Amino acid sequence: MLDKSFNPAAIEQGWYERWEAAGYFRHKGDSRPAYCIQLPPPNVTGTLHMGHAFQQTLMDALIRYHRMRGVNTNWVVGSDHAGIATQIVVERQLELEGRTRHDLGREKFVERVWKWKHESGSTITRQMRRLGASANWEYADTEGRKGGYFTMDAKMSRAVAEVFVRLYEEGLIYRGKRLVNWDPVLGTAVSDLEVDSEETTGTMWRIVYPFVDGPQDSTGKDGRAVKLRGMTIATTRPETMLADGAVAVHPDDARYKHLIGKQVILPLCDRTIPVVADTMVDPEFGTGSVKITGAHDFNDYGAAVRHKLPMIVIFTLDAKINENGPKQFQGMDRYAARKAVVAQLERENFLVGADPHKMMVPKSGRTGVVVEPMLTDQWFVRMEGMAKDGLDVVKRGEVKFIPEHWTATYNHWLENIQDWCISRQLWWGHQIPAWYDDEGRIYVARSEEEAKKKAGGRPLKRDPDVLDTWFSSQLVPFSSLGWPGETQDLETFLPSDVLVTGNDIIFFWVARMIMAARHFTGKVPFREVYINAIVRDAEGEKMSKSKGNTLDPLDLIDGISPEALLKKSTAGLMKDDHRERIEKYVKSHYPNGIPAFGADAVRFTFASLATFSITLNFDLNRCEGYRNFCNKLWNATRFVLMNTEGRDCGVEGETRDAQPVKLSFVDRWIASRLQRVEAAAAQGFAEYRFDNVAAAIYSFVWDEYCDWYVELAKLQLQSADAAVQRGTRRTLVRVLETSLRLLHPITPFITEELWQKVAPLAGKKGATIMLQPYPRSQPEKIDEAAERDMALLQEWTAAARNLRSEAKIPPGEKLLLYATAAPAVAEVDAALSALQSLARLEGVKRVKELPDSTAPVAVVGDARIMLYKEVDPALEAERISKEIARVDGEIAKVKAQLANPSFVERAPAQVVEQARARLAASEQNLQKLQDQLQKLRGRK
RNA sequence: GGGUGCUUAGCUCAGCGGUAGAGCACUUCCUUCACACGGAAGGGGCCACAGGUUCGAUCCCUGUAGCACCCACCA
Repeated sequence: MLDKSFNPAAIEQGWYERWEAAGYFRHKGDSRPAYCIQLPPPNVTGTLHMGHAFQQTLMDALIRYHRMRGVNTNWVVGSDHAGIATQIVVERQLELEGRTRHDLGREKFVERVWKWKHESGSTITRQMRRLGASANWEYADTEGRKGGYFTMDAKMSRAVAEVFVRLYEEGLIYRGKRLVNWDPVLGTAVSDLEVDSEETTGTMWRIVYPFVDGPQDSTGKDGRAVKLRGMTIATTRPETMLADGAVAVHPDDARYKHLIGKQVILPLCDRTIPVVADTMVDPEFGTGSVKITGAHDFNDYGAAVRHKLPMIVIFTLDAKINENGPKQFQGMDRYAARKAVVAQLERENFLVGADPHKMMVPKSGRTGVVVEPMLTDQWFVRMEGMAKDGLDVVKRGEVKFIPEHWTATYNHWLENIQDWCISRQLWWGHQIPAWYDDEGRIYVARSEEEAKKKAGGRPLKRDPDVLDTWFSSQLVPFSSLGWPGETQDLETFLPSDVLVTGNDIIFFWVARMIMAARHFTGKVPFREVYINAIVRDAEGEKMSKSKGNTLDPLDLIDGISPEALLKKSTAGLMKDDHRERIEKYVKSHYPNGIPAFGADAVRFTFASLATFSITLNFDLNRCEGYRNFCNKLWNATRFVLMNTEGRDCGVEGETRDAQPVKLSFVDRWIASRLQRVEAAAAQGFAEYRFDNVAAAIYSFVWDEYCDWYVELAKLQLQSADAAVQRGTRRTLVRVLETSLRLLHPITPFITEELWQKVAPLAGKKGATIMLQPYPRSQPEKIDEAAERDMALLQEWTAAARNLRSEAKIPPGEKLLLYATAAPAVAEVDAALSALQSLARLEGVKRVKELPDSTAPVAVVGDARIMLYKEVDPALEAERISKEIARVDGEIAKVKAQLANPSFVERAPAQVVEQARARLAASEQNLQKLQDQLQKLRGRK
C-alpha cells in the first residue's frame, strides 16, 4: 500500500544508483540506430546552477525518450578544465595563505590545481545525478572516476596537440606580434569574445599639440579665418599620448588640409610627430583631428601600419608606464599616470578643455578590469576559410538552429570573424606544443621527442603559454569519441543528433565546433542546435549572487530552511554592501525557505517552461503546482492499486488466460484520448516543444483520467457484471501504466517507483521502466463515437452541477433531475447512471414538460433540464435574464457575420456552415430560455 | 549606430487568420471511502498603441512606444 501522499525524498533515493549500477545509461555496441547528445561540459570548478539544471532536464528527457523508443542512446558527458576560471579559483586559495602562484612555481602550481580538481571536481556530477541525468558516465572516462571525460585528460590532450600541429602545418595557425586585448591583472591576452563593453561616463580632454614652426592660418567651422597655435586633439585616455606617433585628419577637411605633413610638438615628451591624412577620421567628431597611438589602440594600429609610424609601447604588462615614457611618469599605474599627465598638461597650458563623455569601456569578462590593447607575441588561428565552410553547412541545412532565428546571429558573427588569438599567458591549460631553439626557430610537434627530432638535436625551450580553453572544447564532439583514432564510436555517434545549449556560447563554442569538426572529420558535429532559454527569476530579473535572487536547483529538490537559505545567500560575498539588500530579498521572497519539491517536480517545471522564448522566468508557484501534479499521479495510482491488486484485471497471466471483458463507452473514450496524448507527446518531442509534451500529459492525467475516468470507474466497479469489472480494471491499469511510460522522460523517479507496482497488474514485465517501449499512438484505437458520447455526458454533468450550484443545493441533498429528452448517446442507460453519480442525483426523470416551478432550468442540446427545487423566482429570473443576454450577444455577433454577403461568398463553406449551425443552436437555446422566463413571470 | 526577441487574465506563460487558453492567485461551497499537495461551481482579458491587407486580424504587413538581449575600433 502506498503512503497517503507522495514523498519525493523517499522515492528518489536509490533509483539512480540502481539504474547506474545496472548499466542502463551506457550505449550498446549494436547496430540499432544511434542517438547521441553531447553535454556542454561544465567547468570542473563549477556547481550546478539553474541554467544547467534546465538544460540537462531537456537533454535527459530527450535521451530517455529515445532510449525508450529503442534507439542506441549515448549521452556523452564530461567536464571542462576552464583555464582562466580554475586558475583564478586556486590563486584565490593561495592568496588566503598569503602566497602567489609565483611563490610555488609553475610545476607545483599546476600540481596543486590537479589536486583541487580531484577533490572538488565531482560536485557537479553528483548534482547531475541528483537531478536524474541518465548520462553515460563511464564513457570516454580516462580516469575511471565515472565522471565522463575531462578536457585535460591524456586522451583529450592528444587531440588538442594533433589539431594544433595540423593547423600549423596547413598554415592556419601563425605566431605574430599583434595588438591583443590584454588583461593587466591576469597578465594574459584574452579573445575579443571575452571582452564585454560597459557604458561609462568618462572625460573627453582636448589637448593642443603646438606646431613646430609657430601658429598657422586656418578657417574655423563658420568659415572665418583663424590662427591655430597647434593641432587640438580629443582623447579619453590622455596617458596614451606618451606613445603617440602622429596626428591624423581627414584628407578633405578644409580646416586642416594644408597642414598635412607639418610637424607638431608632442607635449610632455621630447619629440615631434607629423600630421597625416587618413579617411578613418570623422571630421564631424570632436575636433576633427585624432592622435594616433599605434601600440595602444586597435583603431590607431591600422593607421600606424598604413603610415609606417613607429609603434611605441609605454605600458608594462601590468599597465604601468615603462621606460619609454618621460621619467616623472615611469612606474605609475595607468590611472595615476592619467591624472599626472592631465595635471602637467594643465600646468603647461596644453589642456584646452575637458567635458564629460559617455563611452563604451572594454572590460575583461573574467576580472572586470579594463583591458588594455597590448602589442605582444601571440598565436592566432586564421579563421576565414573555416568560417566560410561553417556558413555553408548551415546554409545547406546540415546544421539547423532551433529556434531558427539564431541562424542570423551565427551568420553575422562568422561573416565578420577576426583571427582568433588562442594563446594565453596562464599556467593551467594545454601548453602550446611549440618549441624554440636558441636562434628563435619554431618547432611545432606532437611531443617533445618529435620536436627534438625536428630540431636536429639543438637545445629547445617550450613555449610557456597555454591554449584558450575553447580551443580544446571545440574538439569535444569528436575528441570525446576517440579522434584522432579511427574508432567505431566516431562512426556511430558523429554527428550527434542535437546540441542543447545557451545562446551565450553560440560564438565561443557552437560555431567553433562546427568549423573544427568539419575541418578535421569532414562531418558536422551535430545535426541540430536547440538554443534553450536563459533562466531568470520569476520577475524576469537576471539571477545574480549580488541580488540574492539566485536559486540552487538542489534547494528546490531537497528543500531548505529559511535560516540555511539566508546564510547561504550571503556566504562568500565579495562586497559587504550587498548583504542588506540580499537579506531583504531572501526574507521577503522565501520567508519559509523553500519546500522540497523533488527532482521530478523541478524537472516537470523546466519542461513546462521550455518554450521557444528567449528567456524563462522560473516561477516557484508553478513548481509547486507540478509537485501537486506528482501527488495527484501518486494518489491515482494508489486508487488503482487498491482496486486492482489481487483481483482479476482481465489481463493474461502466467497461469490463466484472460477472461472476457466488457468495455463501456467510457473505457473506450479514455483509450481513445490516450492515443491523442501519445501523438501529442511524440510531436512535442520532435519539435522540441517540451512545454507541449508536459501540458498534454498533465491535462490527460489530471483532467481526463483522474477527473472523469477514475470517477466513472468507481461506478463501473460496482457493476454486477464481472466482465464490466474486469474491463474497468484492465482499462484502469493499462491507461495508468501507459501514462507512466509517457511521463518517464520528464519525471523519471516517481514513474519508476509507481511503474514497479503497476506494471505487473497490466501484464508488463521488466526490471525498469527506463527500458520499456515509449507509448506510440495507434490511430485505429481512436473512437470518435465514444468521444462524442463522452463529451455529451460531460456537458450534461456540467449543466446539472451548475444547476445545483446556482440553486445552492447542499452537497448531501439528492434531487431528481427532470429532463425533456435523454442525452443523445448510444449507451443511454450507462450515461444516465453516470450522470446520476457524477452530479449526485437521486435519479433522472424523463418528462414531456418540465414541472411548473421556479427551479433553475438549463438547456443542454435538445433537452431542458431542471432540478426540482423551488428558489426565489426573482433570483432565478435574474439568472435567466443574464443567460439570455449572453446568448443574445452571441446571436447578434453571428448574425452580423452571416449578414455580410462577402463573408458568405468568400469564406470557406465549412466556416459558413459552422456559423449557421451556431446561430441555429443559439436561437433554439434562446427560445427555451425565454419560455422559461415567461413561465417564471407568469407564476408571480 | 546596426541586429534579434518580447508586449495576451493579478502573476508566470501557451495560442494564432474564423466563438480568447493553462498553471498559480482570487470568490463561493464541500473533510464524499485515491488525493485538502484535494473536489465542485464561478469571477476576471478593447490579446501594448496607430495605420494597412482581408469577407474577417490577438494572429499577416508597416509604423510608434516600452522592455530585454546581442553585435560594433567613433577618438
